Amino acid sequence: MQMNSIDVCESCEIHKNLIAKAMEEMPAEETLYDMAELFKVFGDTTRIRILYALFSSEMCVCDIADLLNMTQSAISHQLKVLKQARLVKFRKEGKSVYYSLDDDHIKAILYQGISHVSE
Amino acid sequence: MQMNSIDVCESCEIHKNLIAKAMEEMPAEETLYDMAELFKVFGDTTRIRILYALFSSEMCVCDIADLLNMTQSAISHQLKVLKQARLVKFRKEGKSVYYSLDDDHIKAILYQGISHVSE
DNA sequence: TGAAAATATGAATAATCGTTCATATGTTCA
DNA sequence: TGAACATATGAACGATTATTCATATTTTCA
Repeated sequence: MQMNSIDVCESCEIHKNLIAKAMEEMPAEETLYDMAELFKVFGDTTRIRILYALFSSEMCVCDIADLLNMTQSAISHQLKVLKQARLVKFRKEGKSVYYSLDDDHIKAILYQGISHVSE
Repeated sequence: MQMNSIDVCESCEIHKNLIAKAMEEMPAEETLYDMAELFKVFGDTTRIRILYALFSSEMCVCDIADLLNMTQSAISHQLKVLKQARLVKFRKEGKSVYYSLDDDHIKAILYQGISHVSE
């Protein structure tokens, strides 16, 4: 049988009220999109490592590049992603740009992640 | 100047102790990988919607497909991803397979996400 | 047993993503 | 001003990924 989104199985007929209830609690499309975008940012080891690097203190771009043993360009690209997601903020001082975590919220999300994987 | 991971800028020389401290607190490579894999799973609207669908109660595959207005195949593929990440569990009953959230940990992670995006 | 139902899966395709390379921008200092 | 430093950025490439389509698997029931 070719199951698609128009035809509905017998179980679905039975569970229609259940589906209706779940539909009500579903967040708005925009919220879902924003959430996915946020988690996508956490879904890369380089970006997670950058965030961990900034746990203890702010760092300039080349500090991070040195710490993670990666090119300045790669780090700069990822910092842009983190900046757009409002996960890091920055201040300029002379030639350097110092990045830091935007708020403690980020730590909370990372801790949730680490506690899930370490079981 | 061509900045790479071997040459180090002057700031890095100055901040060497800072880098050393950050290096100590960096989680193990495997942990970082697992965390990225976990967040990657949350980084897709379809999967987030599936998880929300399962908030209120367990559902069979065609319930979810109907609710999200997507093909059974697409949902099945994503359920596999969620299963591998241990975010959902399932029980078989007759022809149907009922999926549910694996633990309340998942809700906590989603709530963190939703509270970050809604500011 | 055989057909229909519910789900799973493999291959293919289009889209997205992370890094690299080259280069541009902005700042300091002699 | 000009050279060196620190960072940012655009294009390109390979790798990964979500969905679709076709089909396989498993279960029920007549």
